[in-house]
Amino acid sequence: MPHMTALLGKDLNCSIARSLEVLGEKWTLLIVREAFRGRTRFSEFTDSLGIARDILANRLGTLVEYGVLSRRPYREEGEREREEYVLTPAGRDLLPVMAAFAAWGDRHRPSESSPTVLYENAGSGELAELRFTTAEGRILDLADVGTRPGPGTDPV
Amino acid sequence: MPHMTALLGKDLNCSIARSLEVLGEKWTLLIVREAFRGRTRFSEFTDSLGIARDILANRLGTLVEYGVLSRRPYREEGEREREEYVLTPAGRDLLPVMAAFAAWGDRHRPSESSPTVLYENAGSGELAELRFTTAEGRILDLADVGTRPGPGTDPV
DNA sequence: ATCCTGAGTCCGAACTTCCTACTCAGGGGT
DNA sequence: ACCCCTGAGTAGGAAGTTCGGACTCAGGAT
Repeated sequence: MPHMTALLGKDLNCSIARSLEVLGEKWTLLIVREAFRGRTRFSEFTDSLGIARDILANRLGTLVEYGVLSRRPYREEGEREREEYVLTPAGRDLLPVMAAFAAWGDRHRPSESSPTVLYENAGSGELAELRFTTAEGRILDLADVGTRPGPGTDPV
Repeated sequence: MPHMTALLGKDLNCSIARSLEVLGEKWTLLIVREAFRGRTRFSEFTDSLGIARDILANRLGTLVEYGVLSRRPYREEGEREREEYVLTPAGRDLLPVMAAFAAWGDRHRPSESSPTVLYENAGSGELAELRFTTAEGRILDLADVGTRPGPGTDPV
């Protein structure tokens, strides 16, 4: 069972491609979304997503393997011990990915009930949004943001 | 050829799921990444990604269909007219998605050559980063950001 | 001892992706 | 006019994934 993700597009020098190696398979990001919604158990994931159990077992395995989720034993009142899956710090660092997808979907594929999730400063309850900012915190308009080659670029 | 994307997880009330319907298939986000890198032509995409031509044709078609790319005719010196694929405004709005994946990959799956792309204010060249901010522009630490149900949540 | 349940595994059918070969629309060369 | 060339596909079969249902296994409950 070598598991061997397919090395998409040979370009492992790209951090987007490296992220997609972990997160880019069907269902993976929806599993992560459910984890952010507080689901932890195998049956919670199958019930909320309708994913086949073998695929779920496989995806949970790779997410654990890559440190997005961790397995943790739990025991329910009068049940035997089982494992649940909780977001690690690396998993919680996917919040911007979730927020970016959600913002794009809200803007460009709206449904009747548009934003289902908002972000806030957990301490104060102030609303928060994912934006590009300068180092000093000035919010930039997305249209003004450009890219430039970083230090890790191949010097070809 | 009904094209019928699989309605992942029945939950179309989720903007993440709706985004993934367009963007979640294998190769799609790498094609978008290449589009941000300035590629526009069929052969540029096959050359840089190594994707099979039939899959590329299919993905470009759905990206056009959903308004992420648009087809535009071009004519090279002494060649016949062909079509190229350029990001629409909706496509350019995927920059936060790209940046979020890139940041996660840089942090959690680093390679020797870590950040290959940086973001900047296109006018001034000041560095920019994708962060959660309050309405007034105070940058929040990711660990302090939480979620709350938005107005579009099912009132169940 | 037997039943029950959550969490899997197994397996064959259905669907995707991959790879190679073919097509098609012009433009250029002769 | 005819043939060759190239970019951009399409076609078709092999290989790889996903799906859904049946099976397993480890306890605890009865």
